[in-house]
Amino acid sequence: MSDERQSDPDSRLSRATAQRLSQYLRCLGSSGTRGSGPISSEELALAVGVSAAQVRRDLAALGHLGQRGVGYDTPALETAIRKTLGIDREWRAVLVGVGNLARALLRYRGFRDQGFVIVGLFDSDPHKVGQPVEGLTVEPVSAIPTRVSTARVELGILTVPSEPAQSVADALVAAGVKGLLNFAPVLLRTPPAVRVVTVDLAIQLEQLAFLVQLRDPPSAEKLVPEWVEKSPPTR
Amino acid sequence: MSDERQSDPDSRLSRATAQRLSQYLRCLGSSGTRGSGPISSEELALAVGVSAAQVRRDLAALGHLGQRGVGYDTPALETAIRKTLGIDREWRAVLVGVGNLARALLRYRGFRDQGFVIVGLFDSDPHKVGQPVEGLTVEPVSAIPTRVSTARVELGILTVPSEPAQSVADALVAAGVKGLLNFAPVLLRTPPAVRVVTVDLAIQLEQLAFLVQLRDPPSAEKLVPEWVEKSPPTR
DNA sequence: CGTTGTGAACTCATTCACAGCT
DNA sequence: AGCTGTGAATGAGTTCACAACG
Repeated sequence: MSDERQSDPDSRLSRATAQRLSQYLRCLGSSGTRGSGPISSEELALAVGVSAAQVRRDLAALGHLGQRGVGYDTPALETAIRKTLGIDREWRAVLVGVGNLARALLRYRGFRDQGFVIVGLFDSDPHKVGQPVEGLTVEPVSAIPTRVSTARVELGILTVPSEPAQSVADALVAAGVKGLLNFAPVLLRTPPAVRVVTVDLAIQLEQLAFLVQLRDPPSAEKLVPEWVEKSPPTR
Repeated sequence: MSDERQSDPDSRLSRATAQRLSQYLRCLGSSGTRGSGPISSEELALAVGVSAAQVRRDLAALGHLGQRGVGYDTPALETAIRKTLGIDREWRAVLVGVGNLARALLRYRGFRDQGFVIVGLFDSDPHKVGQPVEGLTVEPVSAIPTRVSTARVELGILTVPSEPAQSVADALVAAGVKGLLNFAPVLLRTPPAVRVVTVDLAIQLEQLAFLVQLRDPPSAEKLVPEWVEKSPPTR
């Protein structure tokens, strides 16, 4: 019963794999496909839109938590994924740039549900400083260093325009955050130890346009290649 | 090979490649690294954060638009990327679910700059219907069919909660949109001809946590509090 | 010169197919 | 029976290295 082996869940997971783990987690959480019993790779695959083999490969990397002939125990799987992703604990974050996007993120239930807590709001606009937003009070950017260190903040979320993004990032890094979620369409320069995830919304829309345009050739009827989207093995 | 049809830029671009093309485009647009002359693969690589070989491979797929010993002509490159991505024209979109995220997207300059125009806003909340938002008036979801067809809308943006997401998607698809940008954390079921790009913000944060946690080993709690050696999180 | 374009090698990711367990 | 885990095969994507060219 000593599961010594699983103490090494092989940290070398690709980012794509980690993303899928998040998706599996979402399926487990939502009552959607669940009958509260064990879940099979087939079911998860269908729910997330990947192949069953992919699911098994992904989950096998977390240790032996499936039971042959039965499937994966739902609570155990959830725990294992949480642990692997590092979200089996609370993460404190601050948000810089209090616009509509910031408000949307603050309201977003998915963050708090997964253990992310936003403990500080900052903006350079003096008119916004002091305002209450979703239970927090907007502080000036000059307050970042003390706030980040005293509250032991590890993550910074940037919802500022492109121009100030780099300097805000610098300030957050100097204050000691270990990761940045960046919504500005720029490449942030940070020390290698600081991890950055950038979400560029315009690029996503451009992707969509590209995919649609691929289907409807601009003028001449050009055949659509086979690759298209990673369509689930729709039966 | 001399007389390559530039109208055949080999549509078989991977999605990752298309994303990078968007990024290159951004660099060309912003005055950042430009001296208005030709730009080299090295410069683009540095600005976007990929290798120079990657840039060359990506751009070679669009046709021969580099000049050896010189680099890529900036305006020609911009035109070629735009055409390949299908954003050399206007795209009309509607937005369903008028919350903070929707407001943020409406204000986002990057959309209109790239030729995306939001021509309709819809919400199921009777209190929001009729309200003016960023120059548009919120309409009821029941108005989707007529609006989408009369305005020849091709794209739908979903900023609704998870629960109504599928039914809203169905309505948009029935009305004739060809692509969906989905911000709800669910897998949308659509006919294969309809393209879907999903942006799950919670997953992005989870990715960040994963990356950060990868750097700082989970440190079993039975371990002596000899905490870190790099950056002191404690003051 | 300097820089592109590209075969070839290489690494990473996914699927196949089936042995092995319950 | 059913389903997982995994070696082997396949495929996709990236880097190397250099010939080709202005």
